[in-house]
Amino acid sequence: MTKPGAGARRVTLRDVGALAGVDPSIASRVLGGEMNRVTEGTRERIFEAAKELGWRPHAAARSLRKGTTSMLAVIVPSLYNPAYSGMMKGVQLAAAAEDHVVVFSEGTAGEGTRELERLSEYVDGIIWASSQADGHDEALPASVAPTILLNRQGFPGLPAVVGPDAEGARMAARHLISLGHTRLGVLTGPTSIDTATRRLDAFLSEARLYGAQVVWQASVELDIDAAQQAAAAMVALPRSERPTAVFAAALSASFGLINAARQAGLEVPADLSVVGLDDAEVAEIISPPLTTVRMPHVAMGMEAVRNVLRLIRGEDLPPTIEVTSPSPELIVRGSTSNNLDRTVER
Amino acid sequence: MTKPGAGARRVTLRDVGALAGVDPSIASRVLGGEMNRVTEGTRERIFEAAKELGWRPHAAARSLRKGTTSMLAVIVPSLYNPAYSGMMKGVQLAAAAEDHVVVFSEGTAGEGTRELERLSEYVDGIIWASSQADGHDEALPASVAPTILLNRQGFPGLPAVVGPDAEGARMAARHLISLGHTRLGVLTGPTSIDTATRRLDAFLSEARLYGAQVVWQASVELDIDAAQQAAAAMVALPRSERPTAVFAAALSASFGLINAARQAGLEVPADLSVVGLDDAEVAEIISPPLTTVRMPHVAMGMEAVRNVLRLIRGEDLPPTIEVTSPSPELIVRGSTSNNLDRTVER
DNA sequence: TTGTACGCGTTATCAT
DNA sequence: ATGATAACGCGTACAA
Repeated sequence: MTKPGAGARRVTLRDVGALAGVDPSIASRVLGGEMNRVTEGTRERIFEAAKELGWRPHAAARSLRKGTTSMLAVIVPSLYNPAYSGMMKGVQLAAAAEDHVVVFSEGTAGEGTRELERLSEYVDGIIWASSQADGHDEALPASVAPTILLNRQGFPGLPAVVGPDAEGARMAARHLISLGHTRLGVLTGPTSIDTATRRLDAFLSEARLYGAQVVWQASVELDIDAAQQAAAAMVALPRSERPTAVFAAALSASFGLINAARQAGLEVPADLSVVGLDDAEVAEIISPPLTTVRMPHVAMGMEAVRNVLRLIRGEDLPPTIEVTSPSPELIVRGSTSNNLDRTVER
Repeated sequence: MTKPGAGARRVTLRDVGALAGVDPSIASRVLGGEMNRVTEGTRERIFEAAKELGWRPHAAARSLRKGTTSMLAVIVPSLYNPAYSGMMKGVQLAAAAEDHVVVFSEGTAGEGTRELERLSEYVDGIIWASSQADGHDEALPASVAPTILLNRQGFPGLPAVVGPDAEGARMAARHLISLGHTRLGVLTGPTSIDTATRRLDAFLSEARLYGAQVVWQASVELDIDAAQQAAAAMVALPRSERPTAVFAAALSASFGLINAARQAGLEVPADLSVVGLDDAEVAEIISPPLTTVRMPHVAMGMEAVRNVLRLIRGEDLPPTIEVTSPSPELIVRGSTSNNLDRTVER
C-alpha cells in the first residue's frame, strides 16, 4: 500500500505483466477484455496482479494508440437551463451505458463553431443542442468531430435528433379547445429556430382543423423577460380582443406569460388559460402549477448519443431523426380551465 | 481545402514542419508558445503552415507526453440543480480562463469514490461538490487525482472551498428580526453536511444575540418533498406555537416550506415570512417571489478551480478556504413582511 | 538557431 | 498461447 501523493510512479502494463510473469502485450489483451487466445490461468494471474498493483488504464495513452477518446461533448445554450435537464440526463445515461464520458459546454452566442473546434481536440463526437446551431451564422470548419444536432435542425450537413414537436403542439391545441376555448393565442421561440416554427405550424393547423381562431401570436427569444414583455402587450388588450387561452411553446414563454398576466391583474387560469410545452420541476412549484405537454427529453438525449456514435463509426444517418416514443404527454396542473366566457356571458 | 469526412488524415507537426521547411520539433516549440530560440522568419512560416494545413494540437498525444490533460472534473449531486447553477458558471469561467476543459458528472449516491476513480483517468483534478463528500461513508482510494471539496468540508485530507455560510445565516436572522419577528423557525439541510450545521449554528446564535426565540427547527434532505413534509408538521401547529418567520437554509427548503404553507391555507408572507439562502432564477418566478440571501456562488466556483490547480502543482493548501467576497447579499422580494402579530393583537 | 533521438503507455500486427 | 516490435503525435534533453 503506497502512500499516494509521494513518489508514486504510475502503474503501467509493464508492471502488471512483470508481476504476472507475462509480456505487457498479453496483459493489455486480457485487461482490454479479450477472452480468447489466453489460458485461464494467465488470465487470473493478470487480473490479480492488476488489482494488487492498482492498475488503471491510462486514457491518454489509449487514445493516442486507438485514435479515439471515449469522450463525447454536448453544447447547450446555457448550462443549467431547466428546459435541458431531461435531455442532459438522457445524454449522461446513454453515454455511461456506452462507456463514454461527457464534457459539457456552454455554447455562448456567436462562438458556436469556435467551441466545436476547441472541443474536437478532446472528444470523438459532439452533440450540439445550442440555439446557435441554426446554420445562419457561419459554415462548419473542416477540423470538427462528428456532430449531431439535438432538438434543432437545419445546420447544413448535420443530422438532427428532434422531438415530436408537431404532435406536442397539437395536443396543446386540442387541450385548450376541449376546454371550450375558441379564441386562442400562441407564443413561440424565435422563428429562426425550426423547433419553434414546427410547433407554431402544427398548433395553427390543428386550431384551424377544429375551427378555433388564433387571435394573437408572437415569437420571442428564449428567455423569460422577452416573453413577459411580448405577453404584456397582449394582456393589455381589451377583453374582447384577447385570447382566452394561450399556448406557450417553451418553458420560458410559459413563465413570462404567467408573470405578465399576474402583473396585469389577470388570474390564471380564470381569466387566461396557459398551456406550456416541456416540463421541469420548476413547473410544479410555481403558482398556478403549469399545465404542460411533457416531451420525451430523456429519450431524445439518449437517441442523440446513440446516433452520434453511429456517425463516429462512419454509418450514414438520415438528415432528421424524430423521437416519437414515449409520446408527448399532457400534464394537467393548474394553469388551464374551462372557458368561462362561454358559460358566463356577461 | 480538403473534404472533411473523407480520407482526411490527421495533420501532424510533421506535416507542418515539412511545409515550413523545418524540423517538427521546431514547429512544436513555436506552436507550443516558445518565444526565444527561433528566428522571426521561421516563426512566421510555421504559423502560416499550421494555419494553412489547419493543424490542431492532438490532446491525447500531448497528454501522454506531458502527463497532464488540461481537463478538470466537477461532481455535483444532481445535474441541473439550480442551486449549483452559479457555482458551475464560476467553474466554467475560471477553467476557460486557465485553458482547461470541464467534465461534469453526477455524483450518484453511494458511488462517490467510484466516480472519483473513474474520472481520475481523464482529468488532472477534481472539484467535488457532491453531498456524498461527507467523509462518513468510505475512504479515499489511492489512485485519485488531486481533489478539492466545494461548498462542503469534512472529508478527511481534502481541502475545501466554502462560502460565507455563517454570515449569510446571520443576515437572514437579522432581516427577520428587523421585521419585528420574535418567534423564529429554521429549516436546514442534513446535519451530516457541515454546510448545513454552519448555517444553523450561526442563525441560532444570532437569534439569541438579539433576544429572539427559535421555536421550531428541523433538518431534512436536500429535496423539495422532504422539506415540504417537515414543514407540513409545523404549519399544522396552532398559531400561538408556530414561528411567524422561518429561515429556510437552502433553495429546496424554501420551496418546500412555501408549498406546505400554501397547502395549509397560510399566506406567505402575511401568515408566515420565509427567507431563503442561495438564489436562482426560479426564486424570482415563484409566488411570492422568494426573499433570500444570495451567496457568492460564482466566486466560489472560480476559487475552487484556482485552488485545485494549485493542488495539482503540488502547492500546500489550508484545509478550508472561505470565499468572503463578494459578501452575501440580502435580496428582498415578496416572501417576508413585518410581523403582523405584534401590531394587530387578536 | 536548428536538428536528432527518445519515450510517454497502450495496443495491433506479426512472429514464435 | 505467448512474445517481440512498432507506432500513435508530441515535447524535450541534448547534440550540432
